[in-house]
Amino acid sequence: MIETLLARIEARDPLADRERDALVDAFDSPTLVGSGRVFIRQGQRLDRSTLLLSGLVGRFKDLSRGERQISALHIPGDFVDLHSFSLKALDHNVVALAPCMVAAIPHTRLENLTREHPHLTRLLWFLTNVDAAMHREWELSLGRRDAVARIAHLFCELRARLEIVGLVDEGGYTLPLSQAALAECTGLTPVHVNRTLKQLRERDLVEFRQKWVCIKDFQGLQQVAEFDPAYLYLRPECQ
Amino acid sequence: MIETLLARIEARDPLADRERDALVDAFDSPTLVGSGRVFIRQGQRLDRSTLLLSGLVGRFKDLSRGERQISALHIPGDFVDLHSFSLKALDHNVVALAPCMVAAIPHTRLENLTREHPHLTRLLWFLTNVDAAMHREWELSLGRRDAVARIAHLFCELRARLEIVGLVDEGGYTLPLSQAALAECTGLTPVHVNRTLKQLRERDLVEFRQKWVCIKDFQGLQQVAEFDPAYLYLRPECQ
DNA sequence: CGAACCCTTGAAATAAGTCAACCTACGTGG
DNA sequence: CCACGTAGGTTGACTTATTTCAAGGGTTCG
Repeated sequence: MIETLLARIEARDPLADRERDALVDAFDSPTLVGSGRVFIRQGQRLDRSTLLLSGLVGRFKDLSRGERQISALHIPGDFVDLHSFSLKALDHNVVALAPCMVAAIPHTRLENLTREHPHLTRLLWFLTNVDAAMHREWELSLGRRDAVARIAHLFCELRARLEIVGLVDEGGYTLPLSQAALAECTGLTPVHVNRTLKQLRERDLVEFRQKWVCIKDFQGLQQVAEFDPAYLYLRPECQ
Repeated sequence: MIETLLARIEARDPLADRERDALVDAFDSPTLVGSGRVFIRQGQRLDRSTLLLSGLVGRFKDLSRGERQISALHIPGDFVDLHSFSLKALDHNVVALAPCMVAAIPHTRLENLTREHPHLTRLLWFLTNVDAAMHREWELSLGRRDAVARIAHLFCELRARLEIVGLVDEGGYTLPLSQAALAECTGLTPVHVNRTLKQLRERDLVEFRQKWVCIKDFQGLQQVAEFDPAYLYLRPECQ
């Protein structure tokens, strides 16, 4: 499943064989993280970065009242904390929202990669920049979209991201999130998420039931969300 | 004023003379950008990155109704779009919120730097990662803090950032933002920003008048905002 | 079978938005 | 030097989106 990562990188810019090999060889063997486990804690010093192979991961911060804000979701093929390579201690927590397979790459090996493979380094850097672009789109959602558009936008984003890793079937996809977790992504309360999902259902745009997102009218959904996938940098058009 | 950038980088990790020289030499000579000018447009292909020497810059996205969300503010010593080096076309606009001096570094020269100076490259990468950390904190604000805490937090963040570049006097600082622009940062309406500022004033926490932020009670303000500067990575404690 | 968790819905409360008026400061041009 | 226009700040009254509180219903799993 490291192939997913390679495919993503190479969609941007092809790798030389030696770059590809160096990257693949740098990973430790995969391990399992149980659902619900907060496997990286804010402030904790890290010496490796984690690639998600399967499952779903969330990064979150919280306030003293206990309210959580999920700042990013990660799907298979995503680095969950490539930025910990330069930050060392993270400003947020990382939780497995479903059972996850992950593979770690020690920072010492990443450092070797940066020394020997500047082109590969730029592509890893690119990945963290795409991450930041998603944060910006979420800021726009949280700051300016209403509840319906916010949730619609999230469903569109996930569809676009999951599609390129082959995890979209019949226009729908598995999303192992509770409504409470959806609320933590969108800055809403669980109750309001529930009512908003009802609206989206009644408007025949999407249904979300039993961890399955069934998109009824993708175009309509995009329109409501004002979704434009450019910020995901999935196409190599502008390298 | 490139010294500010160097100081920031070296607060994290000292540079060798040749790294410092290579970086400094890569910049073109400074130019002026007029206040209010949107000097980088979403989607536009870029071939250089911009360092802010003086003034104030905002990065924003907007929705069709014309509502803007500012996703980041930049102060002197910040790269405004170092991420354009790998993204090439940006997902957001960049506006000068005050008259600004900027210095550009062409991407071709950045590419040379990455080839010859892996350690410097990691530090530039670090800068973009700090940028992303600020986005995450803003997501937390937009998603979970109420209006008072949101504005208080922004004032705390700017104080912390401006302090290390020597732009805080007597506990206060210049902030050339209108209330409308503040609203664009915080996801609020201008009217509500106005009322919220009044509250902060009445609670003797901060005053914001005539582009001057006068912090009356920094501790109280931090408390209201739940501000913890760790996410700014200003101290080298965890390298 | 029961417990835990999650989803659903209603009614009431509240934070923030909207609309509109008025005020102030500032700069420009007559 | 005043007159005017513009942009930004302030306030009030009213509306609305979202939250809160609370209760009830459905699933799943040990």
